[in-house]
Amino acid sequence: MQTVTTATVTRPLPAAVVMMHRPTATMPPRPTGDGMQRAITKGEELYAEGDAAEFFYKVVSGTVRICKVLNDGRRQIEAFHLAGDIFGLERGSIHRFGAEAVDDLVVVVYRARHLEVLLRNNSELGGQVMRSVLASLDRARDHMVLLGRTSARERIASFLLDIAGRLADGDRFDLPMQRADIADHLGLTIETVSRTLTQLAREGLIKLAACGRSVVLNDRGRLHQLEAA
Amino acid sequence: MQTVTTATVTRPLPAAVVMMHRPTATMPPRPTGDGMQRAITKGEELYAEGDAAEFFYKVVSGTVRICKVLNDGRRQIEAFHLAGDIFGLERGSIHRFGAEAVDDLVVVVYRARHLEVLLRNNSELGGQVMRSVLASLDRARDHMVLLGRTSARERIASFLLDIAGRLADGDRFDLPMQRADIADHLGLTIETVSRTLTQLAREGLIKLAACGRSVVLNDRGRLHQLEAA
DNA sequence: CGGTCGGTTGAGTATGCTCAATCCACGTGG
DNA sequence: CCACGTGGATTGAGCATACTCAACCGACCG
Repeated sequence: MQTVTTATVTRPLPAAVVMMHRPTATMPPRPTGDGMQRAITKGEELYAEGDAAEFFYKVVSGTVRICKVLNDGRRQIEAFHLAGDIFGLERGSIHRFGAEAVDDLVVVVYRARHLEVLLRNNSELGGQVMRSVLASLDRARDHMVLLGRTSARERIASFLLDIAGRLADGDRFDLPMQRADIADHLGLTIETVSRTLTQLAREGLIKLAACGRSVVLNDRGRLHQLEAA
Repeated sequence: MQTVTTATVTRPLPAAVVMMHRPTATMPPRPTGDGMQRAITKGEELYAEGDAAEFFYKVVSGTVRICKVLNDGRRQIEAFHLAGDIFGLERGSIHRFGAEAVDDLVVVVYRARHLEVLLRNNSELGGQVMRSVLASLDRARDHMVLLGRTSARERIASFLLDIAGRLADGDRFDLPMQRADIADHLGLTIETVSRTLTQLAREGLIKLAACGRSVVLNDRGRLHQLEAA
């Protein structure tokens, strides 16, 4: 695999590429030759906005944030991707958003130009990709409603339920990302995120532990009510 | 074509269906049998949130708004679709957002279950669909940045440039939708939309005519500067 | 032990919202 | 032809939600 560099000189170097002769067990036999695993350490950039979109990815473990930074530093995190999610597929030849590792991360890498072949072959991966694109679109639409029309409380409640649904076993889970990431995902400031979480904890809807990453949902019912529908 | 009703009894009846033995000239010969044109009058619902997603559509002329209404009446317009745009394709079997005619509208109707066939056949329409889904995703992502991280001025400037790019011939165009639609698309109130437009007009960036629908972009440069990037 | 990073909390403020009045274009009926 | 009603747009005044700026806290690490 050749280097993917295109954009600035200053951004972190691509993380080490780990060759594996077979992707994870969750992946059926692939018709094409690509599918290497790659490990990225917390905070590293997988690709930057503007990079050539040579590859797309599937999360094996860890968390990715997809983001755009405006000229004056404002940032919007379009989505977080967790184990099993596919991301990085683009319409054009460059990435319109950047992808960064929220925590330590392992992904499978696929060559983007094989996409059309995959679709035509009616391969399992091809179907997976089409479904995942439509899933991304669904998520994006719901998130637009959240960003355009809901209060801070509603956003936080919605976010907690979303993350819980994706990685909680029962009612407990650890947030993989820090407050700034949550804020930039929900269109809020870190202060508002912090205050709102504290507020929900005071009211007994959730429980927050020491460092603020561990969350217990005490009252899914009321949280769900808070969520606008 | 059989009726598409699934949801409420109260919503407007499906508009008249006009059979044509051939879609518009912009469409290459289709491998499948569907592709009827349908005319919808201003304000009518093409499908509601929750309706079975039997069909997807392509705009021939007019404007569509894709929207979700929350239980308490708050509304978010996910997108406007203009001539040439494809919309209404869903991941699941129901529409997660409703579609309504902003003005008088003509669309071509395609049967959704043919989609997989289209993709496998490597037909032109299949490619068009995949590209249009990815285009919708790009739009959705950009719109999330707008909703999450920009000011009212930036939103309005961005919106005007977007619409102009899609239907202006030169620097003049007529907004197909009313203030309430713009507000619900940009996550603002009608009052803020109105004030901001008036403000931009006062500053000479744009010119607004009589009923407020006709817009002239006097200074694309400064508008583009206003747009966050 | 000091520094840094992430998180929380407080005080004051600003942007955009709410509520309300007014305006204007247009269609309808007397 | 004009009075009237209606729907959409504009404008004003006051307010609320979330932001800004700032201090502080606690954990972790060198």
